[in-house]
Amino acid sequence: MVTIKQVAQEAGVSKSTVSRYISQNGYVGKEAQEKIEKTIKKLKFVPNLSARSLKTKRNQLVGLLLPDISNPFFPMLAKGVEEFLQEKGYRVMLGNIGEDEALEEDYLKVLVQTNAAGVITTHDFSEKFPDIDLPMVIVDRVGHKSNYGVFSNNEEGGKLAAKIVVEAGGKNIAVVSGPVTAININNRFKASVDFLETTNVHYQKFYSNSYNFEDIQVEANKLLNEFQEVDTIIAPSDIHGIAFIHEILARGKKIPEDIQVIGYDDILISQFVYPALSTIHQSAYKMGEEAAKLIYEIDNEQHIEKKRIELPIHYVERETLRKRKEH
Amino acid sequence: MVTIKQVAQEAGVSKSTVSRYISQNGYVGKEAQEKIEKTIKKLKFVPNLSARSLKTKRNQLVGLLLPDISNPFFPMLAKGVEEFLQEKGYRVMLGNIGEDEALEEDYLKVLVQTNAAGVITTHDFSEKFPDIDLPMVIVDRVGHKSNYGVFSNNEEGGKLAAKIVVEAGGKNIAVVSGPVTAININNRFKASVDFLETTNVHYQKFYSNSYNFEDIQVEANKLLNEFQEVDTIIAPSDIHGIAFIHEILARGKKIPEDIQVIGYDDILISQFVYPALSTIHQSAYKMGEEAAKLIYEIDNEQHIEKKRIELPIHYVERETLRKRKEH
DNA sequence: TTGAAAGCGCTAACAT
DNA sequence: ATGTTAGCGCTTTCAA
Repeated sequence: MVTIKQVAQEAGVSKSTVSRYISQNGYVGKEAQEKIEKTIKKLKFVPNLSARSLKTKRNQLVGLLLPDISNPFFPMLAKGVEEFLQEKGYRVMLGNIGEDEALEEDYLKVLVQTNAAGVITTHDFSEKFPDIDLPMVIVDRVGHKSNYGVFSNNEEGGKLAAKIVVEAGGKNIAVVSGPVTAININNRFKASVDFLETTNVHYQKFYSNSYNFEDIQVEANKLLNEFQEVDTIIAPSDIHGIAFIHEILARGKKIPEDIQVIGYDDILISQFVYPALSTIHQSAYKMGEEAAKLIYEIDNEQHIEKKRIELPIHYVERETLRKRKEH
Repeated sequence: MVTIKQVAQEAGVSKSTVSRYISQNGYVGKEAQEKIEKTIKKLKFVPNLSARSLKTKRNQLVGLLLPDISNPFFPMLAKGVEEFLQEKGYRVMLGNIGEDEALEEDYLKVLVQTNAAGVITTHDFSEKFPDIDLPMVIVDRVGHKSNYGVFSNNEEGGKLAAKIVVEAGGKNIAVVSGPVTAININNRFKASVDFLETTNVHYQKFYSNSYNFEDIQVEANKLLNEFQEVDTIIAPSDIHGIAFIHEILARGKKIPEDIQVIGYDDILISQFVYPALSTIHQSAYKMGEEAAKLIYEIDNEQHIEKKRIELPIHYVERETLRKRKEH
């Protein structure tokens, strides 16, 4: 391993000068610069980050703690985080923690052990682990108490889904809520229901507790059996939407003629399926990007305009909703 | 920040004893153990990993370099890597490097800078960056020259796809190859073609250069126009398979009655779509897990039975292929 | 503009 | 079974 000392000797300068050069911090003369640059290349020197971090108590590393990386929403979020931070010279440590709090604590510990710049997570741990001192930004599932957060406008999204579906002529609507751990899903569910209350359209509430296909399949069949007249389904996520499509078509019904479906998220695959899923778009990528930006700004003590960032949502028309009347 | 020194003082022992205790390396008496344990809890001490890594020149960190985390195959692989390593007390650093070699080099540098235990990647960099000294295991896209690798039996998979499709009565088969950068996809494409050559079934080759929906859509329409009699499509991936389903159904054809489709990968969503995609299963999770295990074994100088691990594939019957004749 | 020196928090050889 | 000591590779005052 080549060290700063060897570079210094070879270049005929002191360690400090080399240090100033590589961390671009302090004066270093033109001549020295050139010599150092040359020998760094020659010796293929790369500074040891552990040593640097030990000394400076900083580390350009941020943790990304996700409930389930195999849920298509989160890889896109991860991509947003990674691409922003990579650009700034930071790295991301990935933790797939499910709902396991012990695991979460392990990861948080490691992050403080390494002087990480911060953590991006879907779960606010500040009450559970108040001793952990680490800049934190919550993404997606942001409650009212969280200081830093990035989330999309779930109230607006839930309302919009209901509104659009009514405009498309839904008369017997099933509103489906997702797993209860996710506050964002509950918020939009409530917003949909609230909107429906202001109309004279008939609706029924249903609950899903899983992202697993077999589970959703069972739930979907229950819904379809219990609510025979259903002509519209508001799904809590695109995954659910796609599974509902499957069950509806399997029963020989037509989409959107017999039953229309609206999803939520606009994951990549939604455009691929048939019929392509009409859905409320929220940008997981942007969410990750904004969260990463916040961490970056905190770490560099920059002025932060907004600690809680609400992202817009919009409707994406595809093939699972009937045409809306103009108005 | 609480240090080992403070713990030592508070517990009335020396730094070394505390060090021995926390790294479970060397003797420490029963009494001392108890005192140390107590004060660690009391002071909420967590050892500084930068300092440890600086001293030991080791770091329980492994890099995971992926071409595109938003492609559903890779999150599952990442999950396999993460869950195995997390269990062993290692962490994973995620890099989404696309096909960008400069970015790849940056990540590799950081990994050596931090004394990482190794790197799991889809791209063998040993020829491009021969100076980088880092245990490496290649996943998925494993060439003949790579030392450590985990991959599935693409030849068998390609052959199996073709065989099954013929058994299901395919008479006019379109074999589609995926993006050329992926050696695995090319291998199974070739295997499919080779098998088809041994039959007297008519087939045509097609090429896809993208995982993007609009692109595949264009390619699919070209295929469907150029090869009017097509009754079977062998897709290079499930993503492609799902997109093909979309285009076929959009043309008012029936699946599998008019045209049958077989995918490759068995990504999560394939069971959700309608009709559910029949496909060749390969386990991205297992692939990640085995790769992580290899890195772990290398890092701990354990005996390694097989440096190149070939994973089995199997056919998953769902709804996009016609029933095969018994035989 | 540069160098000397101290020290970050930890481990490990050695001595006791 | 435990303590002393040196030092990992870097940064950062401080003095020159």
